[in-house]
Amino acid sequence: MAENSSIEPSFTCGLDATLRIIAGKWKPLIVYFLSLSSNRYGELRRAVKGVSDKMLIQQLKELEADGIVHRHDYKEVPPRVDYTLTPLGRSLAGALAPLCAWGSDNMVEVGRVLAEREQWSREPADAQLPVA
Amino acid sequence: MAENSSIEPSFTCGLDATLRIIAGKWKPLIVYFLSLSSNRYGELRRAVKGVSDKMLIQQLKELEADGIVHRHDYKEVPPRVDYTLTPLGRSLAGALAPLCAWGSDNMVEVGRVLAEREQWSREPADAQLPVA
DNA sequence: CAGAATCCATAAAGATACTG
DNA sequence: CAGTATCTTTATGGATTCTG
Repeated sequence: MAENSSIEPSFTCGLDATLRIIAGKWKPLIVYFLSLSSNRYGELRRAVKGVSDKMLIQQLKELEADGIVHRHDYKEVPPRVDYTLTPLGRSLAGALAPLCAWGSDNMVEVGRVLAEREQWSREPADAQLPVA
Repeated sequence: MAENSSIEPSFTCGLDATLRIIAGKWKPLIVYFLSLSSNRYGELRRAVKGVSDKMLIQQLKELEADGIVHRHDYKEVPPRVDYTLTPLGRSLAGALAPLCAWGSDNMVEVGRVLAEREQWSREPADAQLPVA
């Protein structure tokens, strides 16, 4: 493999570039919730259901480094920090909106296929057929 | 935790539902390329740069099970199989389009931040500061 | 409140070799 | 051509404990 001397990632397409920024389980959700309202850390954590401190902080830091979110520390005690989208982040949130709408429009169908997935992942894979 | 008796996944929002379908490194790209043209397996593999057979097949199967893509096997020899989007898949591809556009519009900026990321991930993390 | 640090289990992804 | 199968590595995520 020698070394990858291509400094620029050279994306195959726009979508490829976008995915480098928001791929992952939490980032799209974080950006989306921040587009609804700037949020203090704790609120954001409650909004993004199921996320842990570790993941939320980690993803927020990456988004901050990537110029998507801005972190403001009020340096008060008890601590108060809030996160807002940068202009770049807001434009990204806009691009995310159709995905939200798609999910809403097709939620029933999505729910169905996911339920089926969980079924056969719950099956022992050798479900002994009942005597025939 | 007892057992999770909630059969329906109960999404927190539309975006959450969407992500259950296309989360991952490859699925958005697969759906996108299939929206440009239906593709034979080999062509798709070349289009989605860097994907392995294992991943491509795996993701295609899931997308098929989720009603996003349709697989047509011509049962010829040598084998010929092509993949197309279902109507649901086409609507999803439409929702993905703004993300493509965002990536294209901001490709330079995205390239910059990614290059920076790779820099400090290349650094030994204990770059001995030069004697002060 | 807003994190940081550590440990651990699992899932996603990659490499390689093989097949009808 | 269009996959399978197996193995290894890496990334993701969760639980817990700790701190200013």
